[in-house]
Amino acid sequence: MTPSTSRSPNGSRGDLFDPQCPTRRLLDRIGTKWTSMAVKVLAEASPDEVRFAELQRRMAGVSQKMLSVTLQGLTRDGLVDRRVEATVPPRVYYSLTPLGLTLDEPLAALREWAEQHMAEIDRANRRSDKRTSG
Amino acid sequence: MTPSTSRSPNGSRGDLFDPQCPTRRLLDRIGTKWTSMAVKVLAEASPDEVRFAELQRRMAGVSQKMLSVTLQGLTRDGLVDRRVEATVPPRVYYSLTPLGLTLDEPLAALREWAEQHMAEIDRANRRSDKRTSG
DNA sequence: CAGGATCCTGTATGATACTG
DNA sequence: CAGTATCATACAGGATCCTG
Repeated sequence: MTPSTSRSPNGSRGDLFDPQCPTRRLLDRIGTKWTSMAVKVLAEASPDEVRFAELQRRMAGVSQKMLSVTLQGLTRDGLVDRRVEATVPPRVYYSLTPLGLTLDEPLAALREWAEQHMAEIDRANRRSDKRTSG
Repeated sequence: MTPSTSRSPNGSRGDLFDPQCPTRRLLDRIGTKWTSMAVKVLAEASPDEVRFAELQRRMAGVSQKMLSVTLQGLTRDGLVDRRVEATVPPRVYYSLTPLGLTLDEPLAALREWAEQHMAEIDRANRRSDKRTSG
């Protein structure tokens, strides 16, 4: 990140062209591989339901490390709540905070767009492929 | 996300996380550094207005190479239209396709969320920092 | 069970130089 | 003007082993 070394000379409102702009930073977050999937899974679960291993099961393909890193990032951002039951062995429950729940709304819009239009994007890609290879 | 499809295009490698998931692929796209910014700039411009150099000016910090790569990706996906005027020197105009315009809607929702809630995320981060360093 | 520590790799990004 | 080609690099992501 941090494309430029100096601050934007104009405006400096939360503008997309400012390296510090909120949208840039939000996209950096949800653009990481597992973040949006975690948000979705947590949004669809009840707060007392999902522990670490269960989350890993529901997020097919995620490694232990990346699940940990993802959840730490979300927790740091105040989007996810981490609740530890001090038992042996320990149980750690993850859930969305109210803030995290509000993030799921625009993400859901994005998911919906993806499901509705990805086939069209695939067609466009195939057209481009034909042009290139043919 | 959409764990339904279990088809493997290559016939093997069953442990790959669903490569067909539309949301995953969409996020891979808009998660790249300059894509969403390009979409926003193009969404706010008129089709006959924006050429390569102008686009680079409006997207502060983008390199020639990455702007080219970004636009090629968007064009391949059918989200951006590339129109060449065969003059000397050439003029190349970029604009969103109708499909690209529809993508700007959920992206705008994301931008709005970012502007409304990024300050709260910053506060959450500072709280975590205090806990860690203190 | 729920992670932390380490090592390694692919790839997105960037700087620079060149071209039709 | 609108790109390509080449080289270099930082970092996200993953595999594996270790621990309270």
